[in-house]
Amino acid sequence: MRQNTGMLELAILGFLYDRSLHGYELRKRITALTGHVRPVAESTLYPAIKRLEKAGLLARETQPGAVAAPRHVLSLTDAGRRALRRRLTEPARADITDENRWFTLLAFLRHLDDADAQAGVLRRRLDFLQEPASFFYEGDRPLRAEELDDPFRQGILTIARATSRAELAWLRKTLVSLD
Amino acid sequence: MRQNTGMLELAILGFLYDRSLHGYELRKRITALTGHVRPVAESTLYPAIKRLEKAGLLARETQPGAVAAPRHVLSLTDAGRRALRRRLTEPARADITDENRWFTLLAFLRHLDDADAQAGVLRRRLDFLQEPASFFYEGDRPLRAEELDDPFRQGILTIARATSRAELAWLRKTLVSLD
DNA sequence: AGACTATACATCGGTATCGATGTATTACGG
DNA sequence: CCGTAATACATCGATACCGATGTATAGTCT
Repeated sequence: MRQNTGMLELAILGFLYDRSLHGYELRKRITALTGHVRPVAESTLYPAIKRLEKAGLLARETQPGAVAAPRHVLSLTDAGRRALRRRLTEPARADITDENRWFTLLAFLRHLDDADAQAGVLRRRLDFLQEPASFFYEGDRPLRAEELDDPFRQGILTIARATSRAELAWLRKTLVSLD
Repeated sequence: MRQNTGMLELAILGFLYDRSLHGYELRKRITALTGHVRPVAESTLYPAIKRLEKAGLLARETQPGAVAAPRHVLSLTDAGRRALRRRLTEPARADITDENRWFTLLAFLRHLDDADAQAGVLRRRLDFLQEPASFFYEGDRPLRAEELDDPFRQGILTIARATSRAELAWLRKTLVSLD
């Protein structure tokens, strides 16, 4: 599957899991969720809706437009609900490693009603964050911020470490409370 | 331009700015830099190289392979060097807002020898981080972690805030030292 | 009255990316 | 001596995404 695939589809499925929405409303919610970081073009949303509809994951019902053009109210089918739960339970590697995708996944993780499954997902992220990885290496050895003389590269490591720390603390706390 | 465009191209230009490299070596460096978050497929790298070559930004010189197949040693042309400096000086909006792209940009920002230009870029990121934005809203009002009852969504805000704090501190410190 | 914004969808061409697959060579462990 | 891994490139079909553009209607501001 294409790398970005799913970030948008995941958001669509996630929002519709709660309640039916028409495309325009969906777009506003997606923009609120991820738009400040990665805006979603309109010309990307509607084809994505069609894809999901064609795959049988969602159904549309046309309503007279409350304000303007007629609305297509979208709702998840049973297959769509299953698909979301599956994507949340067994996320792709990139959903775990890429912060943008991870946040999108987290935003809908509550839709898994199984606390064990939720904990499993958090544990995968925990494992990933604990892998010894850097952005810069000397041979195979990951370098620390202090070992670099480039202030901007130091910044990358400094910021990444702060994020990592905060997230590890949150993950551990949340894993405990999921017990 | 396509949203992701440039993250890869930026990395290619950035690495070659230092020294000439053949594709395979380039790939290893890019993988080290961003691979743990977002792996780059081989089938993406070579076409990207061709694009840049076609655009006159880099030149290739074939050498007998040291170990295996013949190498194509890539080096930036003058136009390529100008292109990188331009991309660093006037980054696209998405280079500022998307952490993945921002980190890639930061990794090569030292190639701007003008401290003012570097500071200008950091200031754009600073402005972005200071915009009042959340992932969740009540009407137009951004919600804080404490106002949510979903622990996973709380996590998103908690982590994002920690990152933001760390980065703001680093940005301010670095801006001072660039004076 | 006219301009503009928000609502609400849609199509289309261009392209960056992906996964699969292919082609060679060298080095190394069993 | 044989399989596997690493080196080093390349092509190709599928597709997700983008920007531009189009089509309506309703409300608001001037």
